[in-house]
Amino acid sequence: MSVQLPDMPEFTPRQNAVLEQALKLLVSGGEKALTTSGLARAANCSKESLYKWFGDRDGLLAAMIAYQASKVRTAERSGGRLTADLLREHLEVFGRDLLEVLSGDVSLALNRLAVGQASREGSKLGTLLIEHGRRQIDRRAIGLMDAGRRAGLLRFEDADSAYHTLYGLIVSDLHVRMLLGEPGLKDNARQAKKAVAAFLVLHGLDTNSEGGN
Amino acid sequence: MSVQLPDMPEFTPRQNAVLEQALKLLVSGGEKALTTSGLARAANCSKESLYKWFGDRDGLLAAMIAYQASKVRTAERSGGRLTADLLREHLEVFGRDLLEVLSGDVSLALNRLAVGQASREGSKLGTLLIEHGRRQIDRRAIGLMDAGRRAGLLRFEDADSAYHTLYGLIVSDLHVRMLLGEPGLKDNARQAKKAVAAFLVLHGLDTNSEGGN
DNA sequence: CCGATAAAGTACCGTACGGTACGGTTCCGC
DNA sequence: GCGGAACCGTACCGTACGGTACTTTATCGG
Repeated sequence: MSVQLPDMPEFTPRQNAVLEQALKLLVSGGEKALTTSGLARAANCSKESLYKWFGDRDGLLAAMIAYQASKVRTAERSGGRLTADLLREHLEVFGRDLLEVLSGDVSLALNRLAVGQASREGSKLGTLLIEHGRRQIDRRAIGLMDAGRRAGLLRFEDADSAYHTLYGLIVSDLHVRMLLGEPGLKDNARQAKKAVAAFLVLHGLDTNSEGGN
Repeated sequence: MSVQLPDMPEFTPRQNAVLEQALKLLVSGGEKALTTSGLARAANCSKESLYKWFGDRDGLLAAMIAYQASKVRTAERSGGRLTADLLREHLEVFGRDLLEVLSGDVSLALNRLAVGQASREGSKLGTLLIEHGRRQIDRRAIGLMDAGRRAGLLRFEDADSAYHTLYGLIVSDLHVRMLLGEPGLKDNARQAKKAVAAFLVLHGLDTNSEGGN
């Protein structure tokens, strides 16, 4: 037996192209539009190949999540000295990136898919999404937290708890509203700025340059 | 044409019983378990009646949301003088109630249903859920905000914005995680306490009795 | 040049669902 | 007692999907 090695890109280029088309179908019309026949037709492949590659429909869905996660790479910026303004800037960039990711149509489609599957027992899709899709951005935020504390710019007891506070301030109920189909999206930059300002009031050490809009 | 009057309970008792059974099916097995045949069998009614009462399947889903919303009644506590400790207490109760509602199995099932339907055009289910399900609790929170400001205990420019901050602090990503099927739920009371403490740091006027765990 | 492997395309099968139609039963107004 | 309305139970229909089998085509090692 051969386990998936990290250098083995999990799928062949052909399979990646099929998964890309699957994501396109999912984004365009939701889960109902993602049928095996439709995907085979759209991707110019045979249903038999789909079942040979991914096992069954659930395997295809899991492969789509893994494929999408493999595409996302966070910048993981981590330069030298960290000043208060630099930390604020990094936090705001993080907030904008987070909102951008969450409001992306592929992300929304995959989250809707996983939420829809969450009722069935043994879904694993939700866990997969949380693990693959969030770990990257979570690690980036936790890194930012720790760097801020090490530089004497942030104070908190638990980095994870502080991160959840930041997350809540940034996202609030926007994610669920978007998942429910609400189109009107507030300005990401403005929302991130506000959230970071509040976060720094809670967990920052200096109070200068406060009250930005 | 006859509009729905508030005293007209929207549905007959028999229909309410059927909707109750429909919610039960939805909670137990997700959307896939909610078939017209299955509901007719479980509720001892005929499919023909279902279609006569609710039009089609979407009408049934909308009726389920309306029915569930009609059951939820927030206490809308609003006594006399408001002190700092009383405001904090009310806010914490609100936070606990909010988390309790969001983590309820019926709420989760309906939200999953609406999210799953959100991809299809003309869903209206998501809007319905937000309107019917959230308006009550939102109004209660906004009322609390305004009362706090009128009593000189809170400061903010926009009550809606302040409420969203409170919401984010309380809920963070818990709602989405639960929608995705994550079972482990933190302690509601502890989470509410923490969130309210942070909220009062941001928008409260006095800083005494701070730092409770 | 040849055998083999992979994959496309198509046809097929079983099932299950949404929606409709029909016969039988209960209940209510008259 | 009677006619009709509401409703239950069941059978039925068309469709569409997940999954499988088969035929044909292409690619590639020897």
